[in-house]
Amino acid sequence: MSSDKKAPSKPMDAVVTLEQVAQAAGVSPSTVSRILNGTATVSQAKQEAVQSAIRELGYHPNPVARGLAGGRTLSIGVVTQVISSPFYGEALLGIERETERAGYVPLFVSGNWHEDDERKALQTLLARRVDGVIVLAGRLGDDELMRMSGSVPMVVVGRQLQGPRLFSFAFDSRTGARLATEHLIEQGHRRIALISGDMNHDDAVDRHQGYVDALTAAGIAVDPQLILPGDYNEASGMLAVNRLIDENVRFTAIFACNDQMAFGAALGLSRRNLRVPDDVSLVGFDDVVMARYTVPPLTTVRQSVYEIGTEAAKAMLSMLKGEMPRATPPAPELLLRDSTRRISR
Amino acid sequence: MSSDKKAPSKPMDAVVTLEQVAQAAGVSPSTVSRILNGTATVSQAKQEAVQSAIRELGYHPNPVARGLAGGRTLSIGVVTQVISSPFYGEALLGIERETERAGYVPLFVSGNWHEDDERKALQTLLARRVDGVIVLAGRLGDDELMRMSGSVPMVVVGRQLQGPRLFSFAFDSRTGARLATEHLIEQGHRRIALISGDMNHDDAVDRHQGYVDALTAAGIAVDPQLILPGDYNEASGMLAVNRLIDENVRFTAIFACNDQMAFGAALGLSRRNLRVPDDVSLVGFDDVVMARYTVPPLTTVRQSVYEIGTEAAKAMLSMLKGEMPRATPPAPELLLRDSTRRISR
DNA sequence: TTGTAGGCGTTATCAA
DNA sequence: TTGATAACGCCTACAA
Repeated sequence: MSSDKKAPSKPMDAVVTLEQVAQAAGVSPSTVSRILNGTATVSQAKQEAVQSAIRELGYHPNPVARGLAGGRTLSIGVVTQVISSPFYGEALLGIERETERAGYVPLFVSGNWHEDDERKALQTLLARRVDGVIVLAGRLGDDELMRMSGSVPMVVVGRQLQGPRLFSFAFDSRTGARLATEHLIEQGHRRIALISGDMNHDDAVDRHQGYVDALTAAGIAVDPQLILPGDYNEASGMLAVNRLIDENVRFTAIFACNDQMAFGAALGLSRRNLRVPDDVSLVGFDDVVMARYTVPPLTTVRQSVYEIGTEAAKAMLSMLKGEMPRATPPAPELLLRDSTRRISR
Repeated sequence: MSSDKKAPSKPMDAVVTLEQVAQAAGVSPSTVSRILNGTATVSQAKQEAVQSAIRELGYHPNPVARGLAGGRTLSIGVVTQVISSPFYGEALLGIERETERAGYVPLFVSGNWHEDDERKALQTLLARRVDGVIVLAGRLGDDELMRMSGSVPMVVVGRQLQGPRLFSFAFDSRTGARLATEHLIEQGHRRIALISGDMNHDDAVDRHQGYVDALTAAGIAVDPQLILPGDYNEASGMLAVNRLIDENVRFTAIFACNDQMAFGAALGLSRRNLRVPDDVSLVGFDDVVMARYTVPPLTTVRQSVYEIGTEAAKAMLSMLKGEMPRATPPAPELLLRDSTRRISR
């Protein structure tokens, strides 16, 4: 194994307390605490004595005790929907990376797209005395969130809310959707189907609106027949395609409001012997990792969910420092890959 | 916009404490505690008085204080690799669901495929005084894990370890890989390429072995040229295919040691104008959600990562109850979809 | 600059 | 069955 010279006591897990450190260094516990937290200036000599005592004893402060005494748990609650989704997974990764750098630990709890679960999630987080809460989308009412922000600082992603201890920001979904639709229009498409997201979410509404914006600007009438409901999952994308074909709706392109539905749509098309992009052009939204690896790779709107995660975490961290949070959500960007092509008719 | 520098966050809502409940109910704090934990029998009258006080005051026990006093934090640490991977995501979901039912909260920390990070992850978990730790694969040495299990109960997934407070179980990767390879052989394939996983992991070694098992049993020589290194990510699957083709290695089928590499391989093949399954048959491993939605849907070995997660959680929960843990990892199962076909030459 | 003492919300140990 | 009374490990006035 590793070779240590002086074998500085490898206390694998002897639970060393602050008090023991104090004794070893010949100072009082408060002095150790002060050094640990930089709460006050301490003489150079004691500084060193304590530091070396800490090192030799392998002392690690106990966050639980800290939480009790100081009121801070150094943990941040995160209400997500499904921890396993490619979309939320990226966001959580961003949050984890960012919070870790500041010594915080994120607590992930899933809302399962269900209002009650979300409420429960929020409550377990509050019970755990997290220092702050980040809410990713979700179905909880705005007013309810506002109210909860009275008891804990909050960052809400994907909404527009204001409050003294509540900060929110949203990705510009509307512009993103407009870009996607415009691209299809530029390629000559006129019959562009929309597979929309779960309309309980603001972003789904925004994406729908962006689609309408683009069509309207191009002087193309919005045909309700071309607008299919979806729920952001793969299966709904496939279903939408089936319905489109079964009902004999004419279309040459599809804009799916997220990548997962686009994947489902691609499979649905293939099952009906329609090729992407030769027969139908397809655009997604989000740019999850898999979008680069489908056959053909998917043209999509990059949302940098990872970055959204880091932005949310940064905002929370600055709230916790008592600063005004700010966030610069990444600008939407269309990534041209191989799932679209100029119409040839 | 910088503003008030020092406005430290403080929950401003009335936090109800156990003591307040005691007062309201006209009993001592200990009695309330006993009722809460069922530590001892309490008279019916006081039972009710306390219960109603709890309800009326909206009291929720403080897990932080509980952790300090009782030594239990009702939290379980989970060392994963990347929280955002489709694979680990499923496992975490299973763990979350299962632990939640028992009132525990999982703490997810990523190891990032890096031994040092993993060690650090484990340490933050220990510092947080989690009641137990679940380790998903990882690179930490067996001995190190054994040692740590001295200070906290552990469940290790994907290894074979034994210890008084250490329980481990592994999915039968070898059989799974054998099934996949046998299937290709039955379809008439003889030149079957293997894209292996990160050989630092036991399961990668096992899958390699299962491949060899099947070939050997069928009297087919193992050709080193057909064995390509991979790292379980999409890109390495694509790279492997490129290399195979660039080096003019003849092959009619590919067994990728996980789905993600299979996806990469599929894209690589398509870029070289080879069709799946017409020109090349392809099999993956894991059955991540996306495997059902690729074009064509991927034949793969189902591993039910979700179930592995729940099994791990159950094992941990029973350890915490002082019982002997047991786990029945799901049996490997080949899922036939559309990415393979009988060779026609 | 440093130490003392009290408290954070619960659980656990004693008596009663 | 109950209720004081210590811990638990740390932070923070308040003193010195």
